[in-house]
Amino acid sequence: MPEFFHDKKLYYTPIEFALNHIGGTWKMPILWRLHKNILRYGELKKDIPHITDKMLTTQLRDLEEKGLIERKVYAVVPPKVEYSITEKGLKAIPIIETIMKYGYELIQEAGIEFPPK
Amino acid sequence: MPEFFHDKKLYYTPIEFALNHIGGTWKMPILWRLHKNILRYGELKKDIPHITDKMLTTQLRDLEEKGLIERKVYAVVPPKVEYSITEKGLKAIPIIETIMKYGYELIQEAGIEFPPK
DNA sequence: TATGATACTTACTTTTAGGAAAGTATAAAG
DNA sequence: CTTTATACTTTCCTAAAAGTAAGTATCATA
Repeated sequence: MPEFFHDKKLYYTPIEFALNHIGGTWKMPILWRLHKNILRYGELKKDIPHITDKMLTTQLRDLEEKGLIERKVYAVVPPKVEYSITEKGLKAIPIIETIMKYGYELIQEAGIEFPPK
Repeated sequence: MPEFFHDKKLYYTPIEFALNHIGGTWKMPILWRLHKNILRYGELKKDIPHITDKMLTTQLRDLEEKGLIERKVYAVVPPKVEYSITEKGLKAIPIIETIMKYGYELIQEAGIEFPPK
């Protein structure tokens, strides 16, 4: 049986495992931005349309736990926290790019208007 | 605002649109098998561990509606139905391969035992 | 007359992802 | 002594995805 447990979850395929790391609505948009710049919480929030505080925080925590990003807290008031991508996170970037391009292709095929980049 | 409606659904990014086509637990496993062989319903079911009738049917219907696969019914009893991948579906294969490979990498990094291919 | 083979459908329940809205902590500035 | 700035946390709620279990149709064969 090609299946396995990890971190209290059962996976059937490597695909599932991959999507657990970079799937969902928000993880790729976050990683994509962090591979271009180190960003503060508030900057990420402004940059990613529609994301809520809850989603931003939970996804950042999740990505950190998986080792794809790093969180750096400055001991100042008001708080300052910077997020950056890790070596491990960088490995996801080509995959994200591939998926993004495929998405653009599908959008074009479907004849949908969409601002390029 | 880089967002768009399509087929009664709102998408924020091309990534979301792409994952609507090939995302979820079952679509990639199905497409992957069909790019290697034309398969009957029962063959797919045997070949994909854990998939239920409900999931197999709904995903096949969805993939057909999106134009990624084709359904061919033979007028015989008991029923015979063959599924094959389309030109459009073939365009997803390199993306699936990329994600699969990434999944394998993550599995290795995590030190998980997993049968290769 | 019952059984088997195939490809489903239907109804129901559980699980997971995502979203809305409000609240919290700290210290400086007005 | 109230407001501002920042990065959250918490509770509650909805919707979507997935799973369970049983049922259906047709005809040939035993």
